[in-house]
Amino acid sequence: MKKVTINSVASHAGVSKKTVSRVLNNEPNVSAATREKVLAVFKELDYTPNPIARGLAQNRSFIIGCLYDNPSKSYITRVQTGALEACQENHYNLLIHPCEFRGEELINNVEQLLQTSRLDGIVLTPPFGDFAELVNLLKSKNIPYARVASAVLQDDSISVRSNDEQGAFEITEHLIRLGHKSIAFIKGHPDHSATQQRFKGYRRSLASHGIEFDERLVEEGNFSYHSGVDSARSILDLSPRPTAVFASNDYMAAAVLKLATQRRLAVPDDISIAGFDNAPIARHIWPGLTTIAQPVEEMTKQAVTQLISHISNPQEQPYQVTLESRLITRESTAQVKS
Amino acid sequence: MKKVTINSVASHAGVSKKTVSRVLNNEPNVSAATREKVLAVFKELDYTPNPIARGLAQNRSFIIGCLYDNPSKSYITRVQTGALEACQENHYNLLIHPCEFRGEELINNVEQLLQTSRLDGIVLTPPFGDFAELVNLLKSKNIPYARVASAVLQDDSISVRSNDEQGAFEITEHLIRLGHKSIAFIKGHPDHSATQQRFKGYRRSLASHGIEFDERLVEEGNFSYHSGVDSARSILDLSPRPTAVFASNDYMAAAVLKLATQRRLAVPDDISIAGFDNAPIARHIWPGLTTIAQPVEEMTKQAVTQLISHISNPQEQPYQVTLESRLITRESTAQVKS
DNA sequence: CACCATTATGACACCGGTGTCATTGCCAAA
DNA sequence: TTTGGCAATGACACCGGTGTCATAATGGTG
Repeated sequence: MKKVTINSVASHAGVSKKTVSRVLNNEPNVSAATREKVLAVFKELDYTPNPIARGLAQNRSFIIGCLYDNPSKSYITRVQTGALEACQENHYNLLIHPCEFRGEELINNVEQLLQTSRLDGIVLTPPFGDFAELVNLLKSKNIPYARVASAVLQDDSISVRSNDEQGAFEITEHLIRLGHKSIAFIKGHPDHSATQQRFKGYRRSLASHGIEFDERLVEEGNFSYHSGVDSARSILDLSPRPTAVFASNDYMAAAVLKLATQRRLAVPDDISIAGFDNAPIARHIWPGLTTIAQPVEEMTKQAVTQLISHISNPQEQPYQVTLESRLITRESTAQVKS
Repeated sequence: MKKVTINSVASHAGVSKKTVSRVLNNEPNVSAATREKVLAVFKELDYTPNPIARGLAQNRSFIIGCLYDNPSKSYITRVQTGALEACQENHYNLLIHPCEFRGEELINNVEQLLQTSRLDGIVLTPPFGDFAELVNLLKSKNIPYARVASAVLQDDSISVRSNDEQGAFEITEHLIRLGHKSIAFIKGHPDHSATQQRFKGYRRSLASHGIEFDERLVEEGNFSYHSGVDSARSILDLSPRPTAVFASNDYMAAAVLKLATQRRLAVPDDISIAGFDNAPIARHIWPGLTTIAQPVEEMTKQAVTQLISHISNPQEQPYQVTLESRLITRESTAQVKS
């Protein structure tokens, strides 16, 4: 049960450790015969290179950090799932770092993280991809990073997003097609760029149908269920009551649904409700929520894959991607009652 | 912007690198004056030891792995939160490893993980803490591990759990106190030891009130929402219909609630529903679910803390802990209609 | 066959820490 | 004064890889 190192492989194969290293890394200038021999010894001894030693020599950790601060647990696990897939395919590990700080504290916290963990790169998930201070810190420290679901920047950073504006537009269109003209809107957390995007999509749809925008129908939420309850209260108290509510995510939409039901309003007969994200809760409640599905796992996976390939090949040009989202209609929206 | 290493600190302070290392690790046999001087240089140069180099020298990675396979996203994030807290306090990192394999494949997958990641220890979250094969693998490879929310074993492994049997007993008692005598039960995933525990608690409560156990009232679920839908269908089709349903977790309970509502049954007036875990969904739906709250974060945190201290001090005797759970009554359970 | 270019290989230092052991300095006891 | 014991310190090897450079082997060309 002795430890198998590059040295034992080298002496077993009768070559120098450097040659073994060459085989390990698929470097050129190794004869086919030697390569075969070394590969055979790998199998025989069941050798796996020690990532720590490798990391020390190359000043790398083979670890990607994932920064997040999101009230939605399901969103977090989806992000993690995508990031993990990319990491595993590339023999990287994923370090998760929830972080609720803002401003100076955030910067200190991340600096600390970088110092103690020697991450090779960082994935910034919403809202961190939109924090200029943070992005500048990473730039100045020369830490590769990728931004997920954040606003487009005119630079050469890695960024994968989906079209929130378009998604919000489509779901509002859906409501308008059902005859709704008085559609309340609950905004998300102001730190998230998606919040502005979704709001814009909502307004664009209204405008394209000549429906006048009414500020009284708009509530400020923050993506949490709790904020949805507060917003729902204000909206349901309005008179006349809007015939539909579009909440910027499913948790807030679920809160509207719960409050409406508590008040003995029938959904969707008395009021239609739409959400955003297609979180599990959207189909776990009755009626199921009409919502917009986004490829969160896929976005994150692509971002991390690109990040890792950028780490290995820094000269390679990064590119920015926008993926499509999709309208999912369930029972929570219906034709407005005439 | 040069890199600060132990060597630069040593030359700055005019001592050997070994002495710096002694100060770093709080080793004895350093004079107070020297210690002061070195600590001052730490501050001056803003030095942080390189964990990778340290890891190589000590054959450690300072990484704890967290193995999970759970349909409940909220459970996963709670586990992660607790594990992360413990890791951060001890300057460890957390590697997450979702893993849906069973049997041989599971073993191979974990062996692979161990070889490539050089984890210092592993947290086994449900159901993995109950997989004897896996536990034996870790034992034989001498990898420290901690089991969370798994069955009690008569050995010296680290284990933190809560009393599922008692929790299930209490919630059943609650239903019986409300006058229910026909209480359906939905079991969890057979791989999880909690499944048996919760079932036992249910039966103990029935027995203590002289209510005869009726097998037709028991459905096999697997903790997923989807399995809850199937079980709910069978239960609601029973005639006479039970007056209450106790599902082994909140997702399945939510499924019962959704189906009941779809069928125009009033909850809790026509049928009471209880869950387990106090997942977010329990309070996000209407009516809110009566359930049992478990200290998942705290369990995991204690397990990881003990694991890390065991890694540093292997001779220290591990201990097993059982934490208390708590009944939370919400609107989904009520007095049975006479 | 001599010469040079190219490929294949190995010796050795290095990454940034820790472990082992020898050495120095100091003080108390003999 | 000598001796022994212990605290304080440093020299040096080592962890398991990779990078640099020198050297050996090979092959193509005139």
